[in-house]
Amino acid sequence: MTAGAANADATKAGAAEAGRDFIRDIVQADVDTGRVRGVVTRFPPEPNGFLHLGHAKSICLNFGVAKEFGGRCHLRFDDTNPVKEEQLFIDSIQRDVRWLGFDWGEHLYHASDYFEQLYDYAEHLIRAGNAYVDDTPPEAMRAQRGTLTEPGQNSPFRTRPVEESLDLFRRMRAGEFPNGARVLRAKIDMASGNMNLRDPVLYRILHARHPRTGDAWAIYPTYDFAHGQSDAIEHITHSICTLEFEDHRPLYDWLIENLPVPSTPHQYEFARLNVTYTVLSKRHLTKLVADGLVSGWDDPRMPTLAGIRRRGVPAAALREFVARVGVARAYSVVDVAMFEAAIRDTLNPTAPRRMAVLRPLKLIIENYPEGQTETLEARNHPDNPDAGTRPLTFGRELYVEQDDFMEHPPKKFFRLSPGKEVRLRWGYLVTCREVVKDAAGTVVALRCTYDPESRGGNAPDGRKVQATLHWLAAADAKPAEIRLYSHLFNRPDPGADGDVLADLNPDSLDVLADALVEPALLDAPVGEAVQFERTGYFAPDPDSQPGRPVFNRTVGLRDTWAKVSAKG
RNA sequence: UGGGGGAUAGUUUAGCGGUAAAACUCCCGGCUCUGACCCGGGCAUCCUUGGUUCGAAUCCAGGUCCCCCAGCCA
Repeated sequence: MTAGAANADATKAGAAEAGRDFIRDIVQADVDTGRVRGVVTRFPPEPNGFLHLGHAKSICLNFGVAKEFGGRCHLRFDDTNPVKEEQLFIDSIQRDVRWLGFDWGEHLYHASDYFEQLYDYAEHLIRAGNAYVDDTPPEAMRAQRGTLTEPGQNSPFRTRPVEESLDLFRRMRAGEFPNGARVLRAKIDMASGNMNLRDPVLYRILHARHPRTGDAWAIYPTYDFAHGQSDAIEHITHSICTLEFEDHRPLYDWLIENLPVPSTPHQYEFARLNVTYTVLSKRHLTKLVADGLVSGWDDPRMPTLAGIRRRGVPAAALREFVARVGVARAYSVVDVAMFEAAIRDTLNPTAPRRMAVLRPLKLIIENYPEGQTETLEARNHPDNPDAGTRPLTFGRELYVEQDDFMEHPPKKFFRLSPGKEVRLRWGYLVTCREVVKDAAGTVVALRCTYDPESRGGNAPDGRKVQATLHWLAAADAKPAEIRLYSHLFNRPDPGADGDVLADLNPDSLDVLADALVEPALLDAPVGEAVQFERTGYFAPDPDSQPGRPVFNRTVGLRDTWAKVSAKG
């Protein structure tokens, strides 16, 4: 029985319907056959970095499936490695999951909540002869493990008596040995073709302070030992993870079978998300932050949820993107254009329209009375009258976009050029009469005339113009800083040649310090995107100061002219 | 014959024996007070070879290519 409405707020018809991929097919079958009573999933991040686009896919999948099947999804921190994990990340992860639109209710857990239970399970394994304490040093252990094509060798400690292992394991816990001195290993099969079954390490000695358990422990369970058992303790029915854990599944199942756990969860794997011009590995993202190559985890160019949010992308757009991408088992790299399309499609129906001039060019209307201004009315949304209107000041001195003027225009250039008439949106038709240049020959202003009969934007004689330009009256244009972003990397597959940082795009940030915006934009709420007509979607940045707003370009509008002009 | 997994338009997916569908991208055109939105149209040797079948992307057999695994990371 599916609810099938998890992404009901997806904005575009034709979007992938929630509920049809191989994971959901499995869950459906398990529900139909009664293998499970209720559906319980979990999102299990390790708190060693910020959540990113890839996690969004996992979050939407895990929380989405749970919701659709009337079950629940736990948020569980996989905090088994205190040397890498921090409270900062624990906090940011919760904020980001909530922002994405999901709620774990009372079900917030940590693998560290189960340390005592996991320890008992470990002793159980030892007593059953299924695990042993190994004193082999790391390098020697690596040599004994064999290679992909050659079997490994049994450790000399593999036959250690149960009582001795038990005693040693207890003393490991008591902190009697230094880091790396011994480990607890499962006794499975050193000749297995699956490396994960060659007596995997279950516990290692780590004299490290844990964000939650402090100094209570000197030993910590590995991912393999903690994850499945945590799933079992929480009665997770479907433990969904990415493809690289596929060959851990036999170990996952082995542990579940050999331990007196309260339930038998199953693991399913799907292909992780990859996006062109983007890097989604914690290692690389951490490096970008640590080396100061971006302003922080929430730099709007970062693929982190914090960065995406700051850039102005609504959570609904992210959910829509994930839904469009789908879930499968084949390795894939999604075109970042698909993400941008989802953002536009989400924002277009609702984002209020405003005008902003990114690179101002003065325009003087010669036949407009000096010192006079008037108020015009502009619609806030072209397709939605309910969005209302706002007043716009018109006057003799205006600003238009530098890109909207060419002294020697190519054939298909519809905008302003000497002698050409265009419309100023919601204003008047104006004709360029004269180009004013400075000593260096740079165009500094345009002298134009306007048609007083065209108030509102149309001439009584019905004549047409090819272009409508956005503009601002000098009298009330407000200064603003506008930050334009492009891909952080300059090739679709950063790092393909080995060095990710070498592929950083040096021009990913373009700060326009002298932009102008409508007065109505001065009190725009941070993070809420508006459309600057003809240029894109923008959102106020937290760096904004009173009287000095800062806007981030969330995503540009589709720009057909740019393609035409590029072709020459 | 180390183990595990995957191949459907440029990209991501659907298709589950009945004659390839959608979204994104790209190209052509229409509409337009945003060159936006919107609306038409175009873009597939279903990895390959053979087999089963009236009929195969779907089933079978062989081959090819790609991805993951040798942390006391997750």
